[in-house]
Parts: sequence; structure tokens; C-alpha cells
Amino acid sequence: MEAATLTAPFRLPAAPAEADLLAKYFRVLGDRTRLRVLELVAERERSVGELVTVLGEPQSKVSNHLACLRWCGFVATRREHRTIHYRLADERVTAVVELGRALLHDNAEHIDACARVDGPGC
Amino acid sequence: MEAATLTAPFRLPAAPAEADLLAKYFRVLGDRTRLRVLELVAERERSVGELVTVLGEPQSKVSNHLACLRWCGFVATRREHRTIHYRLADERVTAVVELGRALLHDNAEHIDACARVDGPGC
DNA sequence: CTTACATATCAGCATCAGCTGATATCAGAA
DNA sequence: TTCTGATATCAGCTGATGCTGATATGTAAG
Repeated sequence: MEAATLTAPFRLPAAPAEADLLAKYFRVLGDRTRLRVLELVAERERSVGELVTVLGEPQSKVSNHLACLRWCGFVATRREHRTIHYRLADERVTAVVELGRALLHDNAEHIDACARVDGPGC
Repeated sequence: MEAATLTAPFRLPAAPAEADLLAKYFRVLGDRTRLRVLELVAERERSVGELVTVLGEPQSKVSNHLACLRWCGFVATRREHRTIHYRLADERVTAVVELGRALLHDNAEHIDACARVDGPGC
């Protein structure tokens, strides 16, 4: 966001914090449960209880993931009496997930097998 | 991987392992250094030494991330004498990253601030 | 008020994924 | 072969991130 007053040679790509945030963004998508939630709310609006039942996961777990998705703008909520309904907040979320899925299918075997003794667990 | 002999009602969305792999896929994108590498090799082919210099990160670190990206099909390599050149393996990788970036900008503040005491660190 | 239901939050624990520094491999030059 | 340069791999450590079970909040009905 800063002006370009750089004259010294060999400057870094001038994208300091951007990459950090973007990484954080993709990490939200890097969880099985959160992906399944996104899939479900993409179909139609869902209450927390509904998600808990369908996913078969403990309520606190689902709720925590929902809080994450909500805070980061992936889903939005609507209250009706005592229940809270979650829906997709942005259609582009579906697009990212779909694109990821497409790319995955060309490398599924590798990504599955990726469990290097060392380094990134991929 | 098992056959589908399920008849009981209220079955799970029948996407058991898919979500796991997809999550793993997005986790590859969930690292600052890997994203910066992808950005650099998207511009043009880069050798390991070049990446190490530009990124200003230790060689073992860069190399580990490169191994991850290569194994998972994000980048491809070409050998020339003693140096190895990395390039983007699939143009769609750029598309996913760009889409993520676009979505990020509408929620950057939140995602940045996301450091819940509990639950997902988002 | 009290009770019941729906959801959210928290602390403690366990595990995973990235970092570091040393070492290994591998290709080419002498 | 021996030496040097370029990259890859490894073990050990550490911090981040997800899970669990209990508790808190909040809303509506009696």
C-alpha cells in the first residue's frame, strides 16, 4: 500500500503482509469439517442443530468452526426464535472451492500420499 | 474406498475422503512462503538459488517448500546442468490464488484480526 | 421467577506442521 | 578421483491449531 520510493537494487517483491493474510485465508479452507459445512450451507440455509446432525460431530466442534467461518466472512447468519440459520455469504466461495476440487482431481493420489517424514506435511 | 451397501436413512453426504483431500490441498496454499514462491514462479521460471535470494529465507526452508509444491503438482521442474528451474505446473493455480485474493480483500480486516482465544485460529 | 432448548465460549490437552542447522546427494570441473 | 557448487533430506525442537467436555449465554414458554 506504500509509495514506491525504492531505488536500491534487489528489492523484495514488495508484498510483505499480503502473503500472510492470504495464507491465513486459505487455511480457513484447509479443514475437513469447515469444507463440509460450506458444502452444506451452499445447498441451502442450515441451522446449527441441522449441521450437527448431518455431520455427526459434537456441537461445540461445529459451533467453533461456524464462528470461524462467520468471522472470516465465509458465511452469514439469520436468527429465527432460538435457532440460528447459516448461509453462504459470498457465491465466490463456492467458486474457489470448486476450482480447488478441479485441481485436486489431477493430483489426488500425490496429495493423498503426501506425508513426508520431514518438512511440510503438505 | 468401500462399496456402497448403505440403506439406512439419514446417510452422511457421501463425501467421506473427498473433503479430507480437498482440505489438504488448500493447506498447501495456507503458507506464506509457499504462496510467495508460487507468485514468483508464476512470473517466470526460477532456480532454487534465485528463490532463496529473493525470498531471503534459508535454503533448506525454501527447498522443503519446493518439494511440497512439486509433489502436490503445483510446480514442475527442469534441470540445467547443476541448477534446477521451477515453473508453475498449471495455470489454474494462479486462478485459485487470484480468486482467494479477491475474496480476501473484502474481509481482510476480519481475517487479520482472527485470533480467537479458543477454537480455530482461523 | 424458573425451566428448557439452542447455541456459543472456554480451558486443558494432544497433535500437527514449519523452522533450523547439519548432513547427504548429485552433477560437473580439474 | 577429488573438489566445489547446487539442491535435497533429515532429526529435534517449538508454536500453532483442532478436539473435548463442561460451562455460559440467550431466548422463549410456563
